[in-house]
Amino acid sequence: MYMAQEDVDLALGLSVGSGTGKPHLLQPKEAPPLEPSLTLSLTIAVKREKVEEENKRAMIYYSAASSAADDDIEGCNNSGSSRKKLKLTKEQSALLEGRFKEHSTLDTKQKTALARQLNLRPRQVEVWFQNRRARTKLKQTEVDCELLKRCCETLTEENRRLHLELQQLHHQQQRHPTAAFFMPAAAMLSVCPSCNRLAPAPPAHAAAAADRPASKRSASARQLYPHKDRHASMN
DNA sequence: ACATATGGACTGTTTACCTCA
DNA sequence: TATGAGGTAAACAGTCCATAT
Repeated sequence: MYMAQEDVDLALGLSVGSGTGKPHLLQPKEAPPLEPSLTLSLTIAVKREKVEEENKRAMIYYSAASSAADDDIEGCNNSGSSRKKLKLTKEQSALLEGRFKEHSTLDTKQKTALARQLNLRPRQVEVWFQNRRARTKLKQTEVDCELLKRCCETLTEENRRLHLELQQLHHQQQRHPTAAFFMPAAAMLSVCPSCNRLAPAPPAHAAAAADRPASKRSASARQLYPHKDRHASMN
């Protein structure tokens, strides 16, 4: 662990004694659960505040104990010694979240300043940001996955519908081979692959114009294929 | 009491950058 | 000047595990 003593002092605003014994660990107490009853809620809110205040103090002791423990096991893996775990207060979490919203990474100066502001070690701030990035990414992957799943379902359904429509057309053509048929409604529409919106099939001149750069396109062609240039650049 | 979820902390790997021979 | 080796720091992926629910 690269944690220096000044980091501890920085975090605590005091010096940790250099004795061999670890400081007494003040474990945070569990806050009472919120009651649905309105009459009780105020009392409980007050209790919760008290408990949080206690937790805050416990955290400071905890920090010191943790740092001392870190020093003890420096250079060793932590097998055998139980891993200490910090519980961030609401204020600390809120500040970290706020900073993360602004920027998901921190440079060394920002990290140190934020750690000082939070009464945490820079390493703890660093780890928090690492975990936050990892978990944000995971959440985003889940969202993307769900989106793709729904997109796939929609396309499958659309495919099934078009197959059915095609079948019906074949049947009609077999029954009346010489008759001329109108194009099905779906064939008269085109889908913009970027915004996924249906647009009426453009007249031939507009479609040709859509292949020209945006600056040389007519207003109608631009309206029909608003994302044409983006598509080209993506390919 | 137990199962599960959450999130702080860790290890190992990759990548970018710098220095130096 | 260009280049490869070695060192360093930061980010990331994967995991552990204490704690909360």
